[in-house]
Amino acid sequence: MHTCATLASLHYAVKLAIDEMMDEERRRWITSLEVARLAGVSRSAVSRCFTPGASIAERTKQRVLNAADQLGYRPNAIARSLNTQRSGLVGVVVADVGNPFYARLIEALAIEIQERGRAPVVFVAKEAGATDALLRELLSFQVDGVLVASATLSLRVTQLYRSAETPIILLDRMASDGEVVTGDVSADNVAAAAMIAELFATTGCLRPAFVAGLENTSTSLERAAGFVAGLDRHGLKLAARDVGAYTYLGGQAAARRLLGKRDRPDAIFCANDEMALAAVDVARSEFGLRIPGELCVAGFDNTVSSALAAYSLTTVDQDIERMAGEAVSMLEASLSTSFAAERLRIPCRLIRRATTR
Amino acid sequence: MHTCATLASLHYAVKLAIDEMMDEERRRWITSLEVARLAGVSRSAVSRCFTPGASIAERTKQRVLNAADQLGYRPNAIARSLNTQRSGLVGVVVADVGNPFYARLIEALAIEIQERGRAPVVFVAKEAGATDALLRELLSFQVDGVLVASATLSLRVTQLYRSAETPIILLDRMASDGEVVTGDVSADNVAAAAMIAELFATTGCLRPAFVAGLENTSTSLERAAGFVAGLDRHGLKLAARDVGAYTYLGGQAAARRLLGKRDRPDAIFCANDEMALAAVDVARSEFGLRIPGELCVAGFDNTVSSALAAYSLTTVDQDIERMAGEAVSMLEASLSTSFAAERLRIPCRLIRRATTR
DNA sequence: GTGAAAGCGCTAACAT
DNA sequence: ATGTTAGCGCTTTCAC
Repeated sequence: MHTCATLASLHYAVKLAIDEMMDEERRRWITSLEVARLAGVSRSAVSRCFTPGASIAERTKQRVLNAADQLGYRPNAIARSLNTQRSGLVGVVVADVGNPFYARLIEALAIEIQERGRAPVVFVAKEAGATDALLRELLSFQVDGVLVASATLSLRVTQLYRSAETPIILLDRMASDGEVVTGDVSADNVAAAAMIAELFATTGCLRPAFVAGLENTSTSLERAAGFVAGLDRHGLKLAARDVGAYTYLGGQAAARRLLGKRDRPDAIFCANDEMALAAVDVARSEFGLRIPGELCVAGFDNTVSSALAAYSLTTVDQDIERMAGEAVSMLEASLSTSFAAERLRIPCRLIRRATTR
Repeated sequence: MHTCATLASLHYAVKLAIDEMMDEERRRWITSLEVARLAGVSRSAVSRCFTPGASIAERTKQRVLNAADQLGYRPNAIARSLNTQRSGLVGVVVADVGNPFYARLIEALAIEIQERGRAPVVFVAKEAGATDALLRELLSFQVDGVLVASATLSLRVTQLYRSAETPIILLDRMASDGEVVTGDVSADNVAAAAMIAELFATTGCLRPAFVAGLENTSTSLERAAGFVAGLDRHGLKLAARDVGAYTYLGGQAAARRLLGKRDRPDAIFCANDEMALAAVDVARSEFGLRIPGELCVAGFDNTVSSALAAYSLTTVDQDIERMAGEAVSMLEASLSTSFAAERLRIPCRLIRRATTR
């Protein structure tokens, strides 16, 4: 056994010498071994200097850190993760493209992850069905966990993650029954929609309508439910209902149908801002309605566009930063302790502007 | 030496047995060894099945692939990268937060990278100075290359990348002299701004003004230069100039100053849409100007907001997808062949809408 | 075409 | 507190 080690290290030394002689093709990196040599310590000592809780004398630590600095050494995170079984990578999967809300969410999540010393691997699903493949892909990159925003996941892939003991946190979408995920965090859509209902009711609206986003998405369903419940509390009922697929064009079509009715609504709550802006445009230019005089409109998300002077749309602000923070915290928690599944609702803020009374 | 090997493999076998007996703490993964056993081949054979250009018999390949499928095996990308010296990770660093253009750019880059089988690691710099630290961080994650959008890099960090032989591609910002980067791709800002100038000139504008973004950013400088050159070609000169820091508030202040002058401009070209929208708002509500009758306004970026009916802003579209595609292609090219630095300008499209004649 | 053996750069259990 | 040693899961010469 001893001979073995000697032979091995001899072989190793020879290889190193060769490497240093010829200008190698492979990318050259400063390794912990080189730092160790310069500092006159072992590789373990170097390793310990870069491992938070490791026991190392202050004196040697300084010596090693100096050497490392001098050589421009940084530990190779890939090599490290091979035996710690933790890559430091966190997957972020977002399905809904083109929606400004999700663009902001990506940014917020990325910031939150990187601030905790991890690296966000961001995958964007172009079609709804693509999520599964992306999640598999992420798994092979050994992500420590994933944050999935507003996407459909198959049972198969959740099982895959379960057996890999890799947590999945859902964002802006609750876990459906039977779906085994580590947790979910989303806006309190029900309460927020109820605030809109209350605003409509207390400012004299009598025929409120709702424009849904995508049918069967939890966000749209919750906003609908909260709106109806809120109206009910004020003795009102939904006068009309349509669907706009969360897009401007969809919202435009829905608004046309809604406003073209004999008993047209006098207030429209759209499940997001894009559709609400479309409703405002249709109401003004195609029906010549004064807003908020003849029609109140409210949206959801508080996008940049909604704040513009020409619209000044009443809407709901989701506190994306908070949501991102909580989601990443939940992920971290599930990484360390054994962690019971949790669901978090983040309260929203009503942004009352000029499209309501 | 032989004894050694035997001892080692014996030890290994024992360890495996132990692992299988006790429910291990570490995350369990299907390894190539398990697939190899099931398929009755060696680990090398399994490896070759997942390595594109490897020589392997079709018959064994099928057998291995079957076994892999049965066990749900996926090669561990981390382990692979340890000896291929390629992680498959591509860094994306974006400095400008809150700017809708960069949000779209992140998405486009992420899509482009993931479609080529790599994984985008997205870092967002909150402050301008943070870029350096993020780039260092990325390097320790062994990224194969980085795409940097609109950020300042220190010389030190570019040297670091150079010695690590990791390519840096700049996006939407040219490399300044002395800066050693692998390449850059950005919009043809000069030509685009000249198109706006021509539009103004040929529709009877006589006193054109320019609102810069951030001073000293190449995008703003190029747009200014192209605009002035374009005007010059039509015998016009810049009537006024201001700065708006690429933000709505900045654009608002600039517009107020510009329109408050005795000889107010009759056309304003803003270096981005946010400032242009602010200019439209100020012109309409604070100065009661008719657009485009009394004032023409043009922006840059073709953001979602610019297309809204209430603004219908004339602007320039940057073809973000194309830029992202070219940038990633350039990165791939520099990864394979020895590659000479390159700079690419992507042509823009004029989007003529209702804020110009 | 296939297997054996030697690492990629690092960490961690163990011994000192 | 530090060094020695044995891998993490994979790829890759090198024999056969």
